[in-house]
Amino acid sequence: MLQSGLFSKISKEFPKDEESLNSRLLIRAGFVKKLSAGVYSFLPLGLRVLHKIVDVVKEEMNELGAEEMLMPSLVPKAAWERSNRWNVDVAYKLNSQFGGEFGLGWTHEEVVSDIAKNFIFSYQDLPKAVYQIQTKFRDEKRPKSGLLRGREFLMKDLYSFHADEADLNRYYNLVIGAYKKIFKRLNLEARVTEALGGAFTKEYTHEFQILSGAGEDTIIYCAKCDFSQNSEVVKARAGEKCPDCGNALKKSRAIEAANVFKLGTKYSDAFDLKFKDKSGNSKPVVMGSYGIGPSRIMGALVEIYHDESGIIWPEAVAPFQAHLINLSQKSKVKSQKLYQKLQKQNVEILYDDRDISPGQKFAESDLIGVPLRLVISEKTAGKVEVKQRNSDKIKLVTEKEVIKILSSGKG
RNA sequence: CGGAGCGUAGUAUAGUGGUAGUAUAUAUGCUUUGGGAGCAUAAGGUCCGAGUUCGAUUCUCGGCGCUCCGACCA
Repeated sequence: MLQSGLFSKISKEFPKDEESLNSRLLIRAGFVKKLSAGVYSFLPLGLRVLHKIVDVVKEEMNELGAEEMLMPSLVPKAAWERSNRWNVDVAYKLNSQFGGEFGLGWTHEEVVSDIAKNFIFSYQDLPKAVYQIQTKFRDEKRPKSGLLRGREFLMKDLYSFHADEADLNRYYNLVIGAYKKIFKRLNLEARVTEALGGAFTKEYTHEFQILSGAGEDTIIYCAKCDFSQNSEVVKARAGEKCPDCGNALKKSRAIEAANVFKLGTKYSDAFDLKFKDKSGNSKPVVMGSYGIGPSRIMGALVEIYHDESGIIWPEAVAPFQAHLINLSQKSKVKSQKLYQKLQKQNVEILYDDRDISPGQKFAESDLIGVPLRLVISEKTAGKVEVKQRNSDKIKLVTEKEVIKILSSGKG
């Protein structure tokens, strides 16, 4: 991508009335644009990152054996009423001018249960799992913290169907494993945290919490083992001994990036979703639902990976693998050639071909936060300067070596 | 939903009851090229409505919007 062709531009000023770090950096660097409180456009640069996150999520869902599908955002009132969730605070309600009321989907247990009725009849049809990547709408009383709490946001929601609790438990643990892999790939340390189910279930659930002062949740956790509990559960307190290993428990703010719920038969009862077991008895399907928020994760990544001069994207989600910067007119042809060679190797590269001062190029490059920077100028004498975004070490290497580094680094 | 603050060019900011200023971004020209370059010229603005006033961007009221704290919530 030629930087001169980028749709967005970098602003020299931070946006006013934005205090959250992720929105300040993402808006200023041209990744997103706020339309309204909690409502964001993902600009080309930002969409690249969002897609990278989504791709990781999809790969792990597919690995689980779940199938991708897509459900509507426009959900008729009747569906919500069957589960008594029409009058929920977060529901956006709208009327058709020709009759009929709808709620914008903020979760899809209702829709998926209704669909499943058409395909699940027998124990032989179980288990099944489907997921979607979809825009969700929640009428938040107070959207805040940039991408961390929006009224419209992207979510991956997975729904599973089982013959009994035991099979649900088995799958629940598989999903936790898949989520762990996702966060590992995204370079995020997420703690599996015991929590309450809110509007979804009365049982305890698990949340994936990323330690960060920008988060809204407070968790009590153990630094030595995996123990972690949302403070809303109030079983453990900071300073007390960890029930699992005896170490002193700690308290921290955290960003809830994903959650898993054992729904049991709440929705299958409401929608009369049943199957025949081996003896011919009719039983309600046992369900689970599992969410993960790619747009929120994008915000969380910025909260965690940044410095005073900008964002530092982990390689797995960076909008580009490398940022090629040409510093002088005389080296422009050389830069252009390297850019073309790298493109032929399918390296995702952002090439700053603009005729502006070196200082501005460096400053903007730092802000965008691509992992690897390549600099060509008269001073590099035919070679290329290579520098990691998060390091000050500069290496001078040949073009061939650059191509080798970038081609081998791809997955 | 309770509380607080704020709305002035694309962005960020001054200021004023009487022709609205600066920076930056933009356009043009010249110069310049290793950490947000220089000079010149140009174009561009008071959130909406009502009230007070000879006159409101400024004061008053209402609306809309944004941010922050709290409650709530992925």
